[in-house]
Amino acid sequence: MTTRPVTLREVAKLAGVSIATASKALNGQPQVRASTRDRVLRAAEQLNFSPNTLAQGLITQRSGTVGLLTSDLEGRFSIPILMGAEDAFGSDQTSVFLCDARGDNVREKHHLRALLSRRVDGLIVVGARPDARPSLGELPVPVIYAYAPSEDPADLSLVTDNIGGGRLAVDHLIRHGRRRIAHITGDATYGAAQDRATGALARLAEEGLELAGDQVWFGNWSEAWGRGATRMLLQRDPEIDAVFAGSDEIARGVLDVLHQEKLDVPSQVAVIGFDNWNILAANARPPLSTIDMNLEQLGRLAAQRLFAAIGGTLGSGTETVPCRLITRESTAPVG
Amino acid sequence: MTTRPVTLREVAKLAGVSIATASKALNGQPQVRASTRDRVLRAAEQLNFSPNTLAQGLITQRSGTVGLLTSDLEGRFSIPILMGAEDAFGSDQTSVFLCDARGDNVREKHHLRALLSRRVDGLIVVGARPDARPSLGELPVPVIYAYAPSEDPADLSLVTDNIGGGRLAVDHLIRHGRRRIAHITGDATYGAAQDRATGALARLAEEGLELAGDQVWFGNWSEAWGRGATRMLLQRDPEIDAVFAGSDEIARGVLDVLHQEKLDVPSQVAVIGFDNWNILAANARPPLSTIDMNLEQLGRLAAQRLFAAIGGTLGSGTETVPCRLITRESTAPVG
DNA sequence: AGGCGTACCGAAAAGGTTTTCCGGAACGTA
DNA sequence: TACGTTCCGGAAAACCTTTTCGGTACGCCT
Repeated sequence: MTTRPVTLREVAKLAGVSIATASKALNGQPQVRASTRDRVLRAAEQLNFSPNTLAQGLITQRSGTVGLLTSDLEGRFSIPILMGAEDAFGSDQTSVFLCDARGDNVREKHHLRALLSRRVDGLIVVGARPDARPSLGELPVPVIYAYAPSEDPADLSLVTDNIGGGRLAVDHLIRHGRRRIAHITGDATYGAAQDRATGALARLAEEGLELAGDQVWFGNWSEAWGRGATRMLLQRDPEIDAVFAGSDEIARGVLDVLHQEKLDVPSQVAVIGFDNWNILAANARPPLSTIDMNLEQLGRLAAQRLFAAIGGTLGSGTETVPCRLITRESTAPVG
Repeated sequence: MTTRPVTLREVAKLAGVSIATASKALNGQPQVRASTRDRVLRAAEQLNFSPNTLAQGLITQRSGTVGLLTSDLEGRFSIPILMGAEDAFGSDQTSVFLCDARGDNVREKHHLRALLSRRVDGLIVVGARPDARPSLGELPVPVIYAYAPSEDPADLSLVTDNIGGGRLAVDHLIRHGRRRIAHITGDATYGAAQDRATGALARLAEEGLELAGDQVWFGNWSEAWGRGATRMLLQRDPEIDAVFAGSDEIARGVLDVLHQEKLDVPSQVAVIGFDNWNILAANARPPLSTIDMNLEQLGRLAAQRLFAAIGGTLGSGTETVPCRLITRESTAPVG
């Protein structure tokens, strides 16, 4: 418990060699005889030696750590990204410092300072909402902005292709023979809401279709809004045969009201959501088709880009990650 | 970008003092004249100096880091705990390494080794489900088990008071005049399911009440089970006036079927959930009363205990954190 | 026998900081 | 003037590892 960790010096002594050779033996350097290497390895094993990473970092000028600076840990977006990143780095070489700024600028600065003090090799910044956020500016380590892009085009950002996602959703509905497609979505001030709508409208236009319900129903990202909007929508246009919801939460509200109105899903009305938030989508009645933003992949990609940037040089601009269609039972071919 | 960080040596040179005095000045040591300290501080400011934490850790034998070893990052339980811990440590002194073992034992060992190599000052282990898990055994740093207790009573574990939670839920229903209370819950192999049922039954017994529906309805933690169980329950006993659901997911299923059966919530049947999983509970129709496990507080507590243990000595045994009632509209006094 | 190349190992510096201990200056006192 | 105090500042060791460079031993060639 209170015993100090064993050092290389002790391993060396037990193996009867110098510290230098012990180090070389353990790191697979060639200038050491096989028999000697064996002795060292056995000694290390016996003492359960594990090298002090701090000391290693001090001399190699590489700490083997990265900072993950998120703004909403409770949010459902940071987590998959975080997992993807953690996954890509692996525990072998790199460990991840997790910092949640809680959307507070001061706290973010604080965390940033702490991370730089710890000499992280790089930084991934995950925004809370998919709109551009202020750049951290010039830093001594490479930075990747994930989910929320940086305002500064000189930074490297990785974001979801929301336009493509909207297009994908509508395309799916069209392929299943739906013609009267409505779109209920969240807060109009979110770029994501705008982009998804843009993609949806573009795909409709290609097919020569109009949006059902006369408009895009912007509101907020809640189930309650999904319910309210659906009621208004049905009043305006009872003939719809599909709804594209801007989030799975909204889709749940849509489903709820459709049930109340005795409209069967999917035979009469198809519903597709967005986010593939499993707990909502998979447990819906019927299980909800939806668009997955591939956030883990985004996280993995961020880690890979960062890894490549460490030592090398970082790109710039915004890279988008495509969405993926998840087909469940809430959408089906007509007839 | 590629410029190496400034060191204490450079600060000292700029201030015209030795490295030793620079260090003392920055750390508030008394043996330095105020004017000298000022010079150093200004120099540090000017160079934007931030001390190399690796070097500090090397000499002080304290890295200022802790490891957070979780088994299900995607799960909803680790996250609040993680937030609480992150919160309690603050960014000032301590940073958190996040490691997700994905429920894999080998990966856990791997991560553990890496963390020890980084000379973390302590460890918090967050289990995936609230049943006892294997101990990590004797380690050179203090370890706290959160959410899932360690099998070894010599370890210190912090868990939710599920019995108290079950009691709390039923107590709330009773106080609101409900008499025919049923309990639908998840997987019977989960200690949490057993404990919540135990607490619920105990409170009923105190009141001289029987459980409605003849049994505790164990199944799994899904919305679908909530629906299925409710149908069976209504067939068995149509006269119930309250349902205590073992999770918010299940509660959502219960609500769904009650709506189908034209039973009004809460006037005819009250429903209370468990977890206070906001997205499910707050957006339900009507918003769901539920039991909150105070997981952030559990996380904060874990951090505090760990903090106290670092340097000092760690306690042992299992400490429980009480639950908290969240009242929304799905429960209301009868009449 | 002398010279040379190869294979192996160790001494020592380096990385950036903290901390102990000591020396010098300034000052007051006898 | 001699001496004791107090106050500041610096030299150097320590933390643990990696890496460079030099040295030894040995076999081989001429």
